[in-house]
Amino acid sequence: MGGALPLSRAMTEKPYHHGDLRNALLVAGEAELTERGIEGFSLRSVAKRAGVSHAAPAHHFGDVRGLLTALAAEGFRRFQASLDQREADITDPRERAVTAALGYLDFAQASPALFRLIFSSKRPDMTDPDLTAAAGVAYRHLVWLIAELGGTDADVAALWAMSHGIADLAAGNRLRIVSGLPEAERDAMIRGLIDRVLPRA
Amino acid sequence: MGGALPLSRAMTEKPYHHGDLRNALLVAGEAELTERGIEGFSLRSVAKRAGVSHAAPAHHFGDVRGLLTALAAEGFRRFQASLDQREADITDPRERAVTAALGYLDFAQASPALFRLIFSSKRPDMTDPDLTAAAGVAYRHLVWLIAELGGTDADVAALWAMSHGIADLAAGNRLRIVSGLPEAERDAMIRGLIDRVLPRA
DNA sequence: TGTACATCAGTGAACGCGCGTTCACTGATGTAC
DNA sequence: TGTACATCAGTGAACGCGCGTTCACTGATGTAC
Repeated sequence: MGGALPLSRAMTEKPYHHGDLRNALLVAGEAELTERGIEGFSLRSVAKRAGVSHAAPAHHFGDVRGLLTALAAEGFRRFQASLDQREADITDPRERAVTAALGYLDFAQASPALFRLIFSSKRPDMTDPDLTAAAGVAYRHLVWLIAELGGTDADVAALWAMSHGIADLAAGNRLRIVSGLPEAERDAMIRGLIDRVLPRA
Repeated sequence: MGGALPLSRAMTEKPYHHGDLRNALLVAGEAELTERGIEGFSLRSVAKRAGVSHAAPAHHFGDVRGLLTALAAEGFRRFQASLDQREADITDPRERAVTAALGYLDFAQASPALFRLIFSSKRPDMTDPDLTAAAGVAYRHLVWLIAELGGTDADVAALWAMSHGIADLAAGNRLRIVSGLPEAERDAMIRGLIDRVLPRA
């Protein structure tokens, strides 16, 4: 083979304009959350992860709170997607509710930092329209699951509290009964727990 | 009345030695957690709250992690005390278990930051003997409650997850069904939820 | 198609701040004799 | 009871660091004509 061809500028140097920096910052922000937690989250570190100057994020998110708010909104959408994925193709209402709890747990285990950001942190701006909309979708889905079962407000609370308790304890690695089991057994265990709280058939 | 008597040094100036700084720092640390959250917690700020130079805490706790670890151990003891207070004088095992959940919720609502420190934060040193001992007491109490009912491991998980889910959602002010109700109705609501997860009588 | 110009999305230096930790010190207390 | 001395529990200055934000700038892109 001949010698290496001179590579074009586009292939060797990064362009002045990123092209998709907003998304790149969200990806970097999630990695930051995972590695350093909400407590250690810093805008400068996220910018470094994305390979961009530390002042660049301001053009897309304003300030650090804006970025955390956008991450939380994205977190809620991913949370809902995790439930949807589990529920796909399931038509029986009771089975749907049980399965939603498994999706809840999946999300908490796969993205514990994002889970904490959306459910426990005060740093995102909870009045942000995009964030409240994303959270609203998730909450209404939960209500709908119970409505399909002919349940009450108390049933909504029961399903939510049990699902959330399992997921939050798992996110903190506190439930040996969940984190120490192979997936099939884990799922069976969760099914049993959720079954206790659903309205009687 | 005559003129003011000259006050003794002990009454006007604070002594060089505090006398009970360790406890004072724990109290100040809790106030710091409450006001600024785990995310904003700083050793210098705690020292200022306690009216002491910022280097003083090192003599008692080593570093900031040491202080957070001591706060978490104290948090577990207070958590257990909250359960004990509710359970006092109750002898029926089923009623004890239900009541423990109310104590769990009391603690989460009264001290949400401490609640998050002990159940969700990675900052305390979870291998610290004093901390693991305090956490162990709480966990064994939970197991004992269920054992009294003749329950299984799954029953322990069910009671814990439900109690924890209610408490964590309440700590984040996410459960309208809990935070918006007068205490008596709130308690009745929680009783109903816990009753669903306990082993059948 | 070409050109002028406005707008957008980056850069990097600079700011002031609060942080954790270290250090030499000093005042107070406790103890051995 | 008195004295010497060790130990303990504070102080305050100093360190280096990473942070969020602002700012004047510049390179790239989009648009009007």
